[in-house]
Amino acid sequence: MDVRVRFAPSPTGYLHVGGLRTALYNYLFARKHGGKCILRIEDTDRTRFVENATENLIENLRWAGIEFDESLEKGGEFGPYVQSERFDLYTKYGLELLEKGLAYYAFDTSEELEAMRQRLQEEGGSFKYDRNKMRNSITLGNEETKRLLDSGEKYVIRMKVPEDGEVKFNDIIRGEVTVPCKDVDDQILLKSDGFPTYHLANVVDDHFMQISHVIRGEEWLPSTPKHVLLYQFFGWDTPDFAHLPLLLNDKKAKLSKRHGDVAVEDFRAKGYLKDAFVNFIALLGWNPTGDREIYSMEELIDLFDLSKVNKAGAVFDLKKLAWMNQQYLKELSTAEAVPVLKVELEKAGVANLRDEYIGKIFELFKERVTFIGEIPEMTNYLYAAPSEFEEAYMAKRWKADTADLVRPLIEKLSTLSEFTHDSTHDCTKAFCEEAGIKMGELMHPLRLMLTGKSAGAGMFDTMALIGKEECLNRFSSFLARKEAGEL
RNA sequence: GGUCCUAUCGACUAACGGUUAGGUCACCAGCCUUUCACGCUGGCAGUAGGGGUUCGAAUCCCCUUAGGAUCACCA
Repeated sequence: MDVRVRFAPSPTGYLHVGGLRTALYNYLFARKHGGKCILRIEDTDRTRFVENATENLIENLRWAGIEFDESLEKGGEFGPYVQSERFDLYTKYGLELLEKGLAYYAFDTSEELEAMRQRLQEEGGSFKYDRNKMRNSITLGNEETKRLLDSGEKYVIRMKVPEDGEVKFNDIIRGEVTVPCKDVDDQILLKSDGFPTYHLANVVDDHFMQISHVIRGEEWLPSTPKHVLLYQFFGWDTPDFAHLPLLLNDKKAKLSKRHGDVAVEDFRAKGYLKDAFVNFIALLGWNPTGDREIYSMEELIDLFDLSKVNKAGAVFDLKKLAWMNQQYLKELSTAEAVPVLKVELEKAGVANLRDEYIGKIFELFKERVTFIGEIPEMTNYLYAAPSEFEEAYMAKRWKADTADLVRPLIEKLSTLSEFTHDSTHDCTKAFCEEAGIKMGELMHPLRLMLTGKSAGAGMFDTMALIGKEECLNRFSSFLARKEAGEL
């Protein structure tokens, strides 16, 4: 059988990380088996229309490196790939069920349904539609139904779930799932505005798009029996199902927009690297071996195995994501990093730096940060003399005799014609050997005078970056302020 | 509340009847070192509980407990 899978998001205006994981697994599964991966937009809810939502979805998916074989923009022989353009198809099959006696008209208002649920809740038990007590073609009979229809009364079409028996289906991840028919609700198939609900549209489309495997989030598991029943009603083959474990927040509840970031674009905006993010997401719910963390997309495709995906939900751990990002940041090429860092520097008000200089900054700091965006703040002393000096650092590293110790070294450094890492290093080393002191004793005072903080790149790299003239200025200014008792 | 799903270190996971239950994040210690990081080494820490089945159970079955999802004219 040809593998054909689909990612079928509704255009809500943003791509949820859980959605990205679902799209990714569909993609990996299709590529792994030489099949096709389809993008279908499920926009049957007219009340939730969001401007540019589809474009946003596609853009974020593309960012993540997920390519579709058939989609709205790419086309394909099973289109259209947007449900609102397939309207007639759903109507046709909704009506077919009606004719077969597997669906019925219902005229209940939302108030009546609300009252029904209220009643059912008081009686204890499920909230499913009470077919035999409500206003529908079953209780009303043909004549009254026809009269209501002719008079223009609003109606929906509900599926008629068998009273007895059970629905069984096999889930690749969970194994066999069985639900008694009496617990399956008479789901609305066609809404009063004529649009289909997810359930009908999804089944019809998956059938006509010849989808072989339905890979989706676990939240769909409870409604899968309805879908299976629909396939049976139509006499169609049922695709294989795979319900992915949910992505959880730190309180172990479904990751939702209420608590923190869940949109892919939020993570992009924070500066997460694409490969790191995808790598991290891929390993939420599955790991090919358990003794390795870094995988390229090609390796993920090669190793992917749907049947080994976890059953239990996975907590989305930002700390591990940060670590992952840093791993990729360390390996990022300077050429790729420079444009990004340049923008970050400009945002921080630092402009007019040469690319070569920015490249050096990146190389010196990529192992000290999680995000490129952290670099400007961390390196602020490179662009202007420090205005503040860490008090604890100064107290610890600047003693009464430090000024006298440091002056002759500064004197010596000022004679250097070249001010590079090597020349400043050699000069300082020779000075220390002559004077019989350890380099460590001078490094801290130099760092303090130059940067004002205890953390940063190597001292000689830093001096080379700042440049001779500016270094000497900072030395003398610091010493002067010390003498004047300002520091 | 009904139904369904799930249960290995704090977190992500490996072990698909036989391992001293492994790796990673986080945390702690040490090493490296001119600081901070990176890196390296080590440590802490887990099969929810109870019954079975079996020579042998984290693994299969049952019960309990706990978590989650879902029960819209949303997807």
